[in-house]
Amino acid sequence: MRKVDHDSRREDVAAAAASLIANKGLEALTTRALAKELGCSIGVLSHYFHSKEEIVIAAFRWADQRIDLRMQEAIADDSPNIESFFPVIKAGLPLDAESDLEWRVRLNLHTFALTHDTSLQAEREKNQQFRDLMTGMIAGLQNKGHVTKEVSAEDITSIAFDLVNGMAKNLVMCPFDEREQKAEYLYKLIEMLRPLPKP
Amino acid sequence: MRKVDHDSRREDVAAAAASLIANKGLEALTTRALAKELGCSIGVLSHYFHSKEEIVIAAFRWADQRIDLRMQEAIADDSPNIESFFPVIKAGLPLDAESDLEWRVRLNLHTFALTHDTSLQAEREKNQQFRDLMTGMIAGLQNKGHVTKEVSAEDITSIAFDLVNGMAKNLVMCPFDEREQKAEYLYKLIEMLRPLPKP
Amino acid sequence: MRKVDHDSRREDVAAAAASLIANKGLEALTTRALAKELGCSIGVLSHYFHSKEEIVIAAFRWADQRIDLRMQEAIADDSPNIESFFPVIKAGLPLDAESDLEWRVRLNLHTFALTHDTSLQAEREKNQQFRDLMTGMIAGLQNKGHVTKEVSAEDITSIAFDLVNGMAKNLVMCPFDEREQKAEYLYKLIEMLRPLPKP
Amino acid sequence: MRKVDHDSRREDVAAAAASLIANKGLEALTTRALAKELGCSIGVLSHYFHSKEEIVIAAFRWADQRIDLRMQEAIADDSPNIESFFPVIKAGLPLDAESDLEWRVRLNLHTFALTHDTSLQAEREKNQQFRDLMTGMIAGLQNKGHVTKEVSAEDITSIAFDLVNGMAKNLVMCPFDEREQKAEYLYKLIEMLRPLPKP
DNA sequence: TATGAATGAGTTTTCATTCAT
DNA sequence: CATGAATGAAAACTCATTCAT
Repeated sequence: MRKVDHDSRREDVAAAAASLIANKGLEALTTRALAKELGCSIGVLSHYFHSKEEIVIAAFRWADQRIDLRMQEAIADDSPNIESFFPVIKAGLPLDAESDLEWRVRLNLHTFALTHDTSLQAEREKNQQFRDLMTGMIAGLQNKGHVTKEVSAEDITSIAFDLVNGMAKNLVMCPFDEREQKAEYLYKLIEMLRPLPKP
Repeated sequence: MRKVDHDSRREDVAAAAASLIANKGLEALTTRALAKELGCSIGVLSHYFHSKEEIVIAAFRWADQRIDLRMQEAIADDSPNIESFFPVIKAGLPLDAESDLEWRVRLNLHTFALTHDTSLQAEREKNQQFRDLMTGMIAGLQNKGHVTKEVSAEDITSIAFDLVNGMAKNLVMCPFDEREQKAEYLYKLIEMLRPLPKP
Repeated sequence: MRKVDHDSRREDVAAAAASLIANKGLEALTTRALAKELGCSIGVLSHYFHSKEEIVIAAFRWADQRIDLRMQEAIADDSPNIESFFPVIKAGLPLDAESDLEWRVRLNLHTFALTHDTSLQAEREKNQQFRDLMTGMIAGLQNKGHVTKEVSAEDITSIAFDLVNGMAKNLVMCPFDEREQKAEYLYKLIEMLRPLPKP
Repeated sequence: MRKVDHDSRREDVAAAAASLIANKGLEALTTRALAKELGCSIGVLSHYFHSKEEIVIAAFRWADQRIDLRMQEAIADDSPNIESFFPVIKAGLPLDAESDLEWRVRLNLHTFALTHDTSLQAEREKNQQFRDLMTGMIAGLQNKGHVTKEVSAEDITSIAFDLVNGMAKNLVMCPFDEREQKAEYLYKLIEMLRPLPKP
């Protein structure tokens, strides 16, 4: 048989699909366009996916996981403090071309999920896991005195979560050269989480 | 007279289209489905709109404007203070069935705009207008001592803007009975805008 | 609206489909070929049928009912006797071009039903009704002394039923000019049903 | 040696194809499904057959010959009489699972032949041979006084031939436990072939 | 021989749009 | 104005066949 890595080929397809979704929109993701983007025949697609919907889902997962991975890699494992947040959050925002593409796909996923129950369920579960993780981290920081206890860990999580989603949506609509600056206030907000100096 | 009828008919179509978008997704908005939703023949649509894209845009505008209108109506014209924010923000969030539908459409619009330049431009201009308006209002409140000056009016606007967008996206994914509670932290955040009592 | 009789249009489609099935086989019944046969565009088909399978079923029913109708019309209502059988059976056999087409479709249906439960069920029910009807008729003739009681009405029905099916299959494989002759023995067989003259 | 392997492999393919045709229908016989049924890769098929049509024909022949073989084996070579018919006819009907499968394939073949001239020709020739053989046998029995001369050998052959085809089609549509009983009348019919006792 | 990835023509199906009534 | 039948381009999907490994 010809040597091909099935999983890696699937990922190629997913990445190409994600690229189309990001640049032309979900409705432009046709099997023809995708085959062209991949430089192969349309028949190839059915080797790796049973239907177009499967491809769409794979593209969504591909982009979603890359954003998450990017953030995980930015997490400093040892002795986290307020400063640790900055790189993680930067990693989670669409500040360069690569993450811009991924966020465009993720935003499509959010809309898609609104009317696709399975995706909606998956989305909600993923969010909940993420929130639990983050709440735990913040509570840890609070206990170590790195973060103010004036706001509950849950509320900080909620703020961060919604803010990142809202800002990401906002950023992908802006030219790249305005994004860093637009994201700046977020860092100021983080600063406000420092505990007040004890009198 | 005839003009009124014509416009009101166009709005009916837009509303029906919005309903379909919200409940079934943009890809489920077909001319047949729309005619069925409206209880009329497909031929009618071409009397009021030249193409399907026009209908989509009209649905987007319809929903968008209703959210904005809802917020404007909640604005207390005279002597605004921190408390004035609460009803406005509530009015701007998808907390009931009606606003839920509108937000679902708006979220579709956001995704749509990512790959449709005209809509993107319109979206950005609208946002800018809204931000300018809000920044002005907050600066006024700051001058009157109702809002802390520790954070700039621009930053408060940015926070509010992104937060509402992120939260709205979040809320439409939740059951209605969890929404009020999920939105609660926003009100706490507003409380933090109060100026510190002078020592 | 354009004046069209929906049901009659459906029948046109079914008839055209039946013609294709009879002449080219079920696998040659494509939407393209059918549209061509009908002299219309492929889109028309979806106005009258939701799927190709529906069309296939309609074609089967069309042919099936025409054979049955042909037989019913040949039934002499009043005072039936042995002679009454001849025209009915002739009407039920593929002896001319029209009934040949219908039988070809019916034979396709029989094969189709083997692996399509719904059709199989329908086929069996129809057969049972037909058998019950025929058994009743024969019993009546037996009581009136027109038909021998040496063979039970049920057995005569079974013989007739299987014989007609087998013979029809046989006849459609023959040139038309051989068919009448091939069917002749059936009439002889019917003669044997006459009761023996009482000694 | 190698030739044997080759032929046996071809038969495996034909048998697997026949199984698919019988259980899922001719349209379900795809190269992929066949490879799966065989437990091998699709590439194998092209080693043993040049095209799918060849495989279909082979499957038809496989089933057809097995029915014929089954009947031949049931023929009592020496001193045949009326009783000799019973086991032959039973062997020729789809009364158990094995012959059921073969008859399902044969019925597919009959339909297939309607629109495939080569198969039709083959079918007709085979039938004619069979009829000639049977007519000869019956004439022999008539001469020996085992079978009535009231009906010509040709007519008896025709009756038997059509009856078996019709009944087979009938039986494969019934549950197995009803088949023996449904076939019973055939044996009664054979009894009627006995010559009348001379007065 | 055996494999199964790749091809691409062909099929069903969907759908915005047009237009005769 | 309203209707919905008709159109046909374009979509997703199927599948026999080929061929590099």
